[in-house]
Amino acid sequence: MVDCSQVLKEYNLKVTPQRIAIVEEICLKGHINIDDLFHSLKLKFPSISLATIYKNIHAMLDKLFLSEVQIPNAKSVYELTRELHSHLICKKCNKIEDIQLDTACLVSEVTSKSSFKPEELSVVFTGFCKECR
Amino acid sequence: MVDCSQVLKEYNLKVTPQRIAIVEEICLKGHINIDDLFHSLKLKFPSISLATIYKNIHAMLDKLFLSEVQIPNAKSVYELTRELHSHLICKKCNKIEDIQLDTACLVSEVTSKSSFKPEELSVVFTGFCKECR
DNA sequence: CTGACTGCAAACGTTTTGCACGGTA
DNA sequence: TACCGTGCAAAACGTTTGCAGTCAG
Repeated sequence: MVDCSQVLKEYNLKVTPQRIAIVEEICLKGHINIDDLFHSLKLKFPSISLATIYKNIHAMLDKLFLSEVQIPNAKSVYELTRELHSHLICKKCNKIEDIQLDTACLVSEVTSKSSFKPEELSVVFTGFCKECR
Repeated sequence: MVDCSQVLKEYNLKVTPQRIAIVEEICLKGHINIDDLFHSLKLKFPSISLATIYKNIHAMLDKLFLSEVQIPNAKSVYELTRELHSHLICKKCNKIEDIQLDTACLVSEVTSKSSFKPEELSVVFTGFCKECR
């Protein structure tokens, strides 16, 4: 398990109980949207404000500590920033899986076919997971 | 040039001047967001309502006649549905280019590495276009 | 002790809805 | 003519902001 307060310090974010809980929840769930995060944290901090969630998520995005994942037809989810990976989203149960794919070939294809200089890449599959297929 | 009213008919959408203009504008621009579409159409139909734009975009998405493209840190854009392709988004000038990439290898990698059954795929690169790099 | 964080309430921008009118088929 | 589409206004959302009080460093 990640030491959440340590991680916050490394990213120059003041350590507060709310922030620790946010990081813990994201670690636990892997990916979470604002609403689910808010409702989970309400259990531990009944008076927590949605504004606090938004402000902290943005602070963590700004520090590149979190990444946003855009989901077709649903709210964005947030995850800890880590090695480039792709997402598999189930259209039935909405579960999000991570998968490591070889995207180097895509990058070189872009470079050879166009004059575009790629920096970031998002690869999202929608379909059906093992349980729902 | 596409015959816009013919295309609307094929998708079982009643042909109205506003709808023709929406399709024409999307053909012309390739990709457009709601706001830009609204402002373009205002020139031709000064009394057009944003509600009309939203209702029609949704009608066309429902018929799978349009596709939505999610853009990191910006509003979604809409394009005519066509063959699977990827998007290159310039972080400086915000231009969106289409590119045909070989994504079959990604699909087979997903299939072999997981039990997920992929159906749709979104591949979006952000970086710098020829002019801005 | 100081500046940053929290929670509240209000403001904001975007999208959706209901309704009366008008236009398409 | 019957139904669907349009435009308007209001409502509903999701997100952001300002502020006063509180807490971390």
